[in-house]
Amino acid sequence: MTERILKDFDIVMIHRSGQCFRMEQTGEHTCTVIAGDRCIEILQEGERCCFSCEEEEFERFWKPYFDLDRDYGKVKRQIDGQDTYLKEAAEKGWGIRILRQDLWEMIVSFLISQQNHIPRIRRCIRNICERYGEKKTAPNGVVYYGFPSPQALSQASEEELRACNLGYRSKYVRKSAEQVIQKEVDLTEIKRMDYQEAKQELLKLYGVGEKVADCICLFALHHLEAFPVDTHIRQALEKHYPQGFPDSRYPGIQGILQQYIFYYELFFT
DNA sequence: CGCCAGGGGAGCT
DNA sequence: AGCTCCCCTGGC
Repeated sequence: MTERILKDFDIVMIHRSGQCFRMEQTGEHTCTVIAGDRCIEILQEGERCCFSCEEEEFERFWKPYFDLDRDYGKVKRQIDGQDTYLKEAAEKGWGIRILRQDLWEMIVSFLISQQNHIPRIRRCIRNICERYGEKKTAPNGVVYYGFPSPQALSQASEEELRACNLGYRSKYVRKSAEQVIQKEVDLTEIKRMDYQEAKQELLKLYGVGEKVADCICLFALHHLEAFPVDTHIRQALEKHYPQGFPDSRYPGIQGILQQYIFYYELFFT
Protein backbone atom coordinates (compact mmCIF):
# COMPACT_ATOMS: atom_id res chain seq x y z
CA MET A 1 0.00 0.00 0.00
CA THR A 2 1.26 3.45 -0.91
CA GLU A 3 -0.23 6.71 0.31
CA ARG A 4 0.26 10.14 -1.17
CA ILE A 5 -1.19 13.62 -1.00
CA LEU A 6 -1.67 14.61 -4.64
CA LYS A 7 -2.74 18.01 -5.89
CA ASP A 8 -4.26 18.51 -9.33
CA PHE A 9 -4.95 14.78 -9.62
CA ASP A 10 -8.41 13.27 -9.77
CA ILE A 11 -8.70 9.61 -10.60
CA VAL A 12 -12.40 9.82 -11.43
CA MET A 13 -11.78 12.72 -13.81
CA ILE A 14 -9.05 10.75 -15.54
CA HIS A 15 -11.46 7.86 -15.90
CA ARG A 16 -14.19 10.08 -17.32
CA SER A 17 -11.81 11.77 -19.76
CA GLY A 18 -11.80 8.54 -21.78
CA GLN A 19 -8.13 8.30 -22.68
CA CYS A 20 -7.73 4.98 -20.86
CA PHE A 21 -10.15 2.25 -21.80
CA ARG A 22 -9.00 -0.25 -19.20
CA MET A 23 -9.90 1.75 -16.19
CA GLU A 24 -13.00 0.97 -14.23
CA GLN A 25 -14.76 2.99 -11.59
CA THR A 26 -15.67 0.52 -8.86
CA GLY A 27 -17.13 2.92 -6.32
CA GLU A 28 -17.61 6.60 -5.58
CA HIS A 29 -13.94 7.06 -4.76
CA THR A 30 -12.32 3.91 -6.14
CA CYS A 31 -10.96 2.85 -9.52
CA THR A 32 -9.20 -0.19 -10.91
CA VAL A 33 -6.57 0.42 -13.57
CA ILE A 34 -4.98 -2.21 -15.80
CA ALA A 35 -1.77 -1.15 -17.51
CA GLY A 36 0.47 -3.55 -19.35
CA ASP A 37 0.61 -6.63 -17.13
CA ARG A 38 -0.18 -4.67 -13.98
CA CYS A 39 -3.42 -4.11 -12.15
CA ILE A 40 -3.91 -1.60 -9.38
CA GLU A 41 -6.70 -0.31 -7.18
CA ILE A 42 -6.83 3.35 -6.29
CA LEU A 43 -8.82 5.00 -3.54
CA GLN A 44 -9.04 8.77 -3.54
CA GLU A 45 -10.69 11.06 -1.01
CA GLY A 46 -9.86 14.68 -1.73
CA GLU A 47 -6.09 14.89 -2.13
CA ARG A 48 -5.52 11.69 -0.17
CA CYS A 49 -4.70 8.82 -2.52
CA CYS A 50 -4.15 5.18 -1.74
CA PHE A 51 -2.50 2.91 -4.30
CA SER A 52 -2.57 -0.86 -3.85
CA CYS A 53 1.13 -1.38 -4.58
CA GLU A 54 4.50 -1.11 -2.89
CA GLU A 55 6.35 2.20 -2.70
CA GLU A 56 8.96 0.96 -5.11
CA GLU A 57 6.50 0.02 -7.85
CA PHE A 58 4.66 3.29 -7.31
CA GLU A 59 7.80 5.35 -7.78
CA ARG A 60 9.11 3.38 -10.71
CA PHE A 61 5.92 2.69 -12.65
CA TRP A 62 2.77 4.49 -11.52
CA LYS A 63 4.29 7.89 -10.86
CA PRO A 64 5.41 8.31 -14.46
CA TYR A 65 2.26 6.53 -15.68
CA PHE A 66 0.04 9.21 -14.11
CA ASP A 67 2.50 11.99 -15.01
CA LEU A 68 2.77 12.95 -11.36
CA ASP A 69 6.04 14.84 -11.74
CA ARG A 70 4.44 17.51 -13.93
CA ASP A 71 2.99 20.66 -12.41
CA TYR A 72 -0.47 20.97 -13.97
CA GLY A 73 -1.08 24.12 -11.92
CA LYS A 74 1.56 25.76 -14.07
CA VAL A 75 -0.33 24.74 -17.21
CA LYS A 76 -3.46 26.35 -15.82
CA ARG A 77 -1.60 29.56 -15.07
CA GLN A 78 -0.33 29.72 -18.64
CA ILE A 79 -3.84 30.01 -20.04
CA ASP A 80 -4.66 33.39 -21.57
CA GLY A 81 -6.73 35.33 -19.03
CA GLN A 82 -8.85 36.74 -21.86
CA ASP A 83 -9.74 33.23 -23.06
CA THR A 84 -12.76 32.60 -20.88
CA TYR A 85 -13.73 29.48 -22.81
CA LEU A 86 -10.39 27.75 -22.23
CA LYS A 87 -10.25 28.85 -18.60
CA GLU A 88 -13.71 27.41 -18.05
CA ALA A 89 -12.78 24.16 -19.81
CA ALA A 90 -9.64 23.78 -17.69
CA GLU A 91 -11.67 24.47 -14.55
CA LYS A 92 -14.25 21.80 -15.37
CA GLY A 93 -11.59 19.32 -16.41
CA TRP A 94 -9.44 19.84 -13.37
CA GLY A 95 -7.66 16.72 -12.20
CA ILE A 96 -7.22 15.21 -15.65
CA ARG A 97 -3.71 14.12 -16.50
CA ILE A 98 -2.18 12.78 -19.68
CA LEU A 99 -1.19 9.20 -18.97
CA ARG A 100 1.82 7.32 -20.34
CA GLN A 101 0.17 4.20 -21.68
CA ASP A 102 1.52 1.29 -23.65
CA LEU A 103 2.23 2.04 -27.32
CA TRP A 104 0.77 -1.11 -28.88
CA GLU A 105 -2.27 -0.91 -26.64
CA MET A 106 -2.95 2.68 -27.72
CA ILE A 107 -2.53 1.81 -31.40
CA VAL A 108 -5.19 -0.89 -31.18
CA SER A 109 -7.44 1.10 -28.86
CA PHE A 110 -7.61 4.12 -31.14
CA LEU A 111 -7.97 1.97 -34.28
CA ILE A 112 -11.09 0.63 -32.56
CA SER A 113 -12.21 4.10 -31.43
CA GLN A 114 -13.12 5.39 -34.86
CA GLN A 115 -16.85 5.96 -35.42
CA ASN A 116 -17.41 4.50 -32.00
CA HIS A 117 -18.67 5.47 -28.54
CA ILE A 118 -16.58 5.17 -25.40
CA PRO A 119 -18.72 2.44 -23.74
CA ARG A 120 -18.51 0.32 -26.86
CA ILE A 121 -14.77 0.92 -27.26
CA ARG A 122 -14.37 -0.36 -23.72
CA ARG A 123 -16.42 -3.44 -24.49
CA CYS A 124 -14.45 -4.18 -27.67
CA ILE A 125 -11.18 -3.96 -25.79
CA ARG A 126 -12.47 -6.11 -22.96
CA ASN A 127 -13.50 -8.70 -25.54
CA ILE A 128 -10.13 -8.93 -27.27
CA CYS A 129 -8.29 -8.97 -23.94
CA GLU A 130 -10.41 -11.81 -22.62
CA ARG A 131 -10.05 -13.75 -25.85
CA TYR A 132 -6.43 -13.12 -26.78
CA GLY A 133 -4.78 -11.69 -23.69
CA GLU A 134 -2.95 -13.53 -20.97
CA LYS A 135 -5.00 -14.38 -17.92
CA LYS A 136 -3.49 -13.04 -14.71
CA THR A 137 -4.23 -12.98 -11.02
CA ALA A 138 -3.44 -9.92 -8.92
CA PRO A 139 -1.91 -10.36 -5.44
CA ASN A 140 -5.35 -9.68 -3.94
CA GLY A 141 -6.85 -12.52 -5.98
CA VAL A 142 -8.56 -10.41 -8.66
CA VAL A 143 -8.46 -12.03 -12.09
CA TYR A 144 -7.70 -9.79 -15.07
CA TYR A 145 -6.39 -10.05 -18.61
CA GLY A 146 -3.28 -8.54 -20.13
CA PHE A 147 -3.43 -6.76 -23.47
CA PRO A 148 -2.95 -9.14 -26.42
CA SER A 149 0.40 -8.95 -28.21
CA PRO A 150 0.75 -8.16 -31.93
CA GLN A 151 1.40 -11.88 -32.47
CA ALA A 152 -1.78 -12.89 -30.69
CA LEU A 153 -3.89 -10.40 -32.64
CA SER A 154 -2.34 -11.16 -36.02
CA GLN A 155 -3.30 -14.79 -35.54
CA ALA A 156 -6.94 -13.94 -34.94
CA SER A 157 -9.09 -14.21 -38.06
CA GLU A 158 -11.11 -11.24 -39.22
CA GLU A 159 -14.27 -13.17 -38.38
CA GLU A 160 -13.12 -13.78 -34.84
CA LEU A 161 -12.34 -10.10 -34.39
CA ARG A 162 -15.75 -9.21 -35.76
CA ALA A 163 -17.21 -11.52 -33.14
CA CYS A 164 -15.43 -9.31 -30.61
CA ASN A 165 -17.56 -6.47 -31.96
CA LEU A 166 -14.81 -4.63 -33.85
CA GLY A 167 -16.84 -4.47 -37.06
CA TYR A 168 -14.98 -3.13 -40.11
CA ARG A 169 -12.06 -2.16 -37.83
CA SER A 170 -11.11 -5.85 -37.62
CA LYS A 171 -8.94 -5.73 -40.70
CA TYR A 172 -7.22 -2.58 -39.45
CA VAL A 173 -6.18 -4.40 -36.27
CA ARG A 174 -5.08 -7.53 -38.12
CA LYS A 175 -3.05 -5.72 -40.75
CA SER A 176 -1.44 -3.33 -38.29
CA ALA A 177 -0.45 -6.26 -36.08
CA GLU A 178 1.16 -7.88 -39.13
CA GLN A 179 3.03 -4.66 -40.01
CA VAL A 180 4.39 -4.46 -36.47
CA ILE A 181 5.54 -8.09 -36.46
CA GLN A 182 7.27 -7.63 -39.81
CA LYS A 183 8.99 -4.52 -38.39
CA GLU A 184 7.58 -2.58 -41.29
CA VAL A 185 6.79 -0.21 -38.44
CA ASP A 186 9.23 -0.55 -35.57
CA LEU A 187 7.63 0.31 -32.23
CA THR A 188 10.97 0.45 -30.41
CA GLU A 189 12.24 3.03 -32.88
CA ILE A 190 9.07 5.08 -32.65
CA LYS A 191 9.62 5.53 -28.92
CA ARG A 192 12.92 7.25 -29.66
CA MET A 193 11.50 9.65 -32.27
CA ASP A 194 10.23 13.18 -31.82
CA TYR A 195 6.57 14.03 -32.39
CA GLN A 196 6.66 14.69 -36.14
CA GLU A 197 8.78 11.62 -36.93
CA ALA A 198 6.71 9.34 -34.73
CA LYS A 199 3.48 10.58 -36.29
CA GLN A 200 4.74 9.97 -39.84
CA GLU A 201 5.79 6.47 -38.85
CA LEU A 202 2.42 5.70 -37.22
CA LEU A 203 0.59 6.88 -40.35
CA LYS A 204 2.12 3.90 -42.19
CA LEU A 205 -0.10 1.58 -40.17
CA TYR A 206 -3.23 0.46 -41.98
CA GLY A 207 -6.23 2.22 -40.48
CA VAL A 208 -4.22 4.95 -38.77
CA GLY A 209 -4.97 8.48 -40.00
CA GLU A 210 -4.14 11.93 -38.63
CA LYS A 211 -6.50 11.88 -35.68
CA VAL A 212 -5.63 8.38 -34.50
CA ALA A 213 -1.89 9.03 -34.94
CA ASP A 214 -2.18 12.14 -32.75
CA CYS A 215 -4.06 10.22 -30.06
CA ILE A 216 -1.30 7.61 -30.00
CA CYS A 217 1.39 10.31 -29.86
CA LEU A 218 -0.39 11.96 -26.95
CA PHE A 219 -1.53 9.03 -24.82
CA ALA A 220 1.33 6.59 -25.37
CA LEU A 221 4.38 8.60 -26.41
CA HIS A 222 3.55 11.61 -24.23
CA HIS A 223 4.19 14.11 -27.02
CA LEU A 224 2.18 16.87 -25.39
CA GLU A 225 2.29 19.03 -28.51
CA ALA A 226 -0.04 16.57 -30.27
CA PHE A 227 -3.56 17.99 -30.62
CA PRO A 228 -5.97 15.33 -31.91
CA VAL A 229 -8.87 16.88 -33.84
CA ASP A 230 -12.06 14.80 -33.82
CA THR A 231 -15.60 15.85 -34.63
CA HIS A 232 -16.17 17.36 -31.17
CA ILE A 233 -12.95 19.31 -31.19
CA ARG A 234 -13.51 20.46 -34.77
CA GLN A 235 -16.89 21.92 -33.84
CA ALA A 236 -15.46 23.57 -30.74
CA LEU A 237 -12.62 25.08 -32.78
CA GLU A 238 -15.03 26.46 -35.38
CA LYS A 239 -17.11 28.01 -32.64
CA HIS A 240 -14.49 29.36 -30.26
CA TYR A 241 -11.36 29.65 -32.40
CA PRO A 242 -12.52 30.56 -35.93
CA GLN A 243 -8.97 31.63 -36.73
CA GLY A 244 -7.48 28.41 -35.40
CA PHE A 245 -6.27 27.32 -31.99
CA PRO A 246 -3.44 29.58 -30.69
CA ASP A 247 -0.81 26.83 -30.88
CA SER A 248 2.13 29.20 -30.70
CA ARG A 249 0.97 30.51 -27.33
CA TYR A 250 1.00 27.05 -25.78
CA PRO A 251 4.09 25.25 -27.05
CA GLY A 252 4.39 21.74 -25.66
CA ILE A 253 1.12 21.72 -23.74
CA GLN A 254 -1.48 21.74 -26.53
CA GLY A 255 -2.37 18.13 -25.84
CA ILE A 256 -3.30 18.86 -22.24
CA LEU A 257 -5.50 21.75 -23.33
CA GLN A 258 -7.07 19.52 -25.98
CA GLN A 259 -8.13 17.13 -23.23
CA TYR A 260 -9.78 19.94 -21.26
CA ILE A 261 -11.67 21.06 -24.36
CA PHE A 262 -12.64 17.50 -25.27
CA TYR A 263 -13.89 16.76 -21.78
CA TYR A 264 -15.79 20.05 -21.60
CA GLU A 265 -17.48 19.49 -24.95
CA LEU A 266 -18.40 15.93 -24.02
CA PHE A 267 -19.99 16.70 -20.65
CA PHE A 268 -21.01 20.35 -20.61
CA THR A 269 -22.50 21.14 -24.01
C1' DC B 1 -40.40 0.48 -33.61
C1' DG B 2 -37.25 3.29 -37.05
C1' DC B 3 -33.85 6.63 -37.43
C1' DC B 4 -29.39 8.53 -36.87
C1' DA B 5 -25.08 10.01 -35.34
C1' DG B 6 -20.94 8.55 -33.06
C1' DG B 7 -13.43 10.15 -30.65
C1' DG B 8 -12.17 8.29 -38.91
C1' DG B 9 -10.06 6.29 -42.65
C1' DA B 10 -9.55 3.75 -47.08
C1' DG B 11 -10.33 3.79 -51.70
C1' DC B 12 -12.18 5.54 -55.18
C1' DT B 13 -12.96 10.01 -58.46
C1' DA C 1 -10.55 18.02 -51.99
C1' DG C 2 -14.74 15.57 -52.03
C1' DC C 3 -17.57 11.47 -51.86
C1' DT C 4 -19.03 6.82 -50.39
C1' DC C 5 -18.82 2.92 -47.76
C1' DC C 6 -17.29 0.40 -43.75
C1' DC C 7 -20.35 -1.61 -39.04
C1' DC C 8 -23.36 -1.53 -35.12
C1' DT C 9 -24.92 0.23 -30.64
C1' DG C 10 -27.18 3.52 -27.83
C1' DG C 11 -30.18 7.46 -27.62
C1' DC C 12 -34.18 9.62 -29.17
